[in-house]
Amino acid sequence: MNADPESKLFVYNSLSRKKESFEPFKPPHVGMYVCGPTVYGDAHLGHARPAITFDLLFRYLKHLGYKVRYVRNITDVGHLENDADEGEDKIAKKARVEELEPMEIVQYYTVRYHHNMDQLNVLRPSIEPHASGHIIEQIEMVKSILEKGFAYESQGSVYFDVEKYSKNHHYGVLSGRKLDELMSNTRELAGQTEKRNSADFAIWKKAEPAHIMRWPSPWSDGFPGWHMECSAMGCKYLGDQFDIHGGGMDLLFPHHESEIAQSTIANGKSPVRYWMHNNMITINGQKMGKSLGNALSLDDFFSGKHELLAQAYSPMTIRFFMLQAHYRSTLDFSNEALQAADKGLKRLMNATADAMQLKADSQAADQHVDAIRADAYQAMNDDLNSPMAIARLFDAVRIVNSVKEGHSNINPAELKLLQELLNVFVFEILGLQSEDSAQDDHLLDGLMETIIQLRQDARQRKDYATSDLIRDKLASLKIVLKDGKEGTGWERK
RNA sequence: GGUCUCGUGGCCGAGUGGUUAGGCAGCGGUCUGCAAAACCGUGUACAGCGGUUCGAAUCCGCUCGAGACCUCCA
Repeated sequence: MNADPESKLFVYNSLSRKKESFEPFKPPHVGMYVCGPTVYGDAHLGHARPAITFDLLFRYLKHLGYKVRYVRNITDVGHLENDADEGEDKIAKKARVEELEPMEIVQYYTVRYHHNMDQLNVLRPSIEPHASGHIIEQIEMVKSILEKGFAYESQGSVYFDVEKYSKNHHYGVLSGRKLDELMSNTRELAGQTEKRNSADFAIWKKAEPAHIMRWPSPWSDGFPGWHMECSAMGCKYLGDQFDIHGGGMDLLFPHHESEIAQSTIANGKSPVRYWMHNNMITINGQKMGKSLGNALSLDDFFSGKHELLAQAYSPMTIRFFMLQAHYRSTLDFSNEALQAADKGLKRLMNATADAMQLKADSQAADQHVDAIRADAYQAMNDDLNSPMAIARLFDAVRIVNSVKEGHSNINPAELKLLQELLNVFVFEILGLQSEDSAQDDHLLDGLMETIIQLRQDARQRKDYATSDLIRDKLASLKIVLKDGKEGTGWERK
């Protein structure tokens, strides 16, 4: 199935603050880099949003026929921690507390992150580089910036000279900031004295004695500045200039702004053509934060074991819920909203399965499936408007159900188009998958078949006491019987 | 305080100058022994105040409210 040739992909570029026609540097190849997790704790909702947003983009680009190299980093080297008494490597701190090797922590949470992403049906990136595995590249980049005169060493650390950079470049292109405002608005923080200017940022940081994770460098035993890893690894795997760089809006400044500055000096050109940023998530209208007690992990949602949650929400419910909002809008989580998404998802998935069973009628009138299809593609091409595309899929759902119920007919060509539309969008582009817990359990299937048959017999004898007893007992095991025209089905609640 | 974003019907959430978003809930109906499930039908909303316009949820201004960022946290 090919996309509507009439419409073309447009994406919102944070750099221009406009939707732009997507034109890769070297079609059909697309290079895409997305800021990945810091693996010092379990993945929470905030990790799911960019993962799902850029998974959608990855899937859609591939669907359009592009050959995509998708790089998403694992951040596992040291930076200072905000709420620590004195600066201390996040991973090192946790390691001391738990008496584990830092890389053991990294490994542990990386595996758990992967598991959560698999649950959400987020495709693995093409390359998933670790910052700790690219210390040499980062040091080389620091050297290059020093040689070009845009950084200076101070007490074993190396800082990027923002003021000098600003003479010929615009530090603030991405975030819309002005240097003089940055100078005057910066808070007073410890350690500022090493810097010539408060707007300067570290590209190499000398490690305090307490730091476990440290590497030798020409300047000190230490670790690279936060922004270095993305610049170095993006360049290594995607080149001096690549097509798309993604991440959360919270990373716009200073992280991505600084990446642009570093890479521009080191490589002589602005690194990225399209900067794309997903918006943030709120819970019950409130921002997510550890101090607010609402930083729910993905496992919390999947298990339902958190006081804010009325029930468990499956990975696909979370995924579908996120796709029902545009990626550049804030998204508010609440039990009510998630339950609504859960039901809507079931309706979509059921209809997608039912569509395969429909029978065509060559006499049937036009159902305008091609218009629905074109609108769905147009929505995706308009900066990945998945909520609009999903709305159109529900139009298709209405047709499926109406044919299924015998209220209308569909001709063979349209039925084929309808089946393709639902299959391609639901599974391939949106990345939804069936979560029917009954699948692949032959013993349970057999048992249920027997029980349902016994109840059916009782109902035919009008022995409703027995049939209702069976229904109630199963309900207490969280198994719901669904009586339909063509027999009784069941599902786990 | 500075920069920026947002405020849509009971809930979530698209739309961004003139035509139905969609989902969930509610209501009505079909089906059912009853119920559940499923399915069908159904709502004309756009923070407030002013302005521009033949016409504004959509543009402009102000007010109120919410959020993001403002560097050595990633």
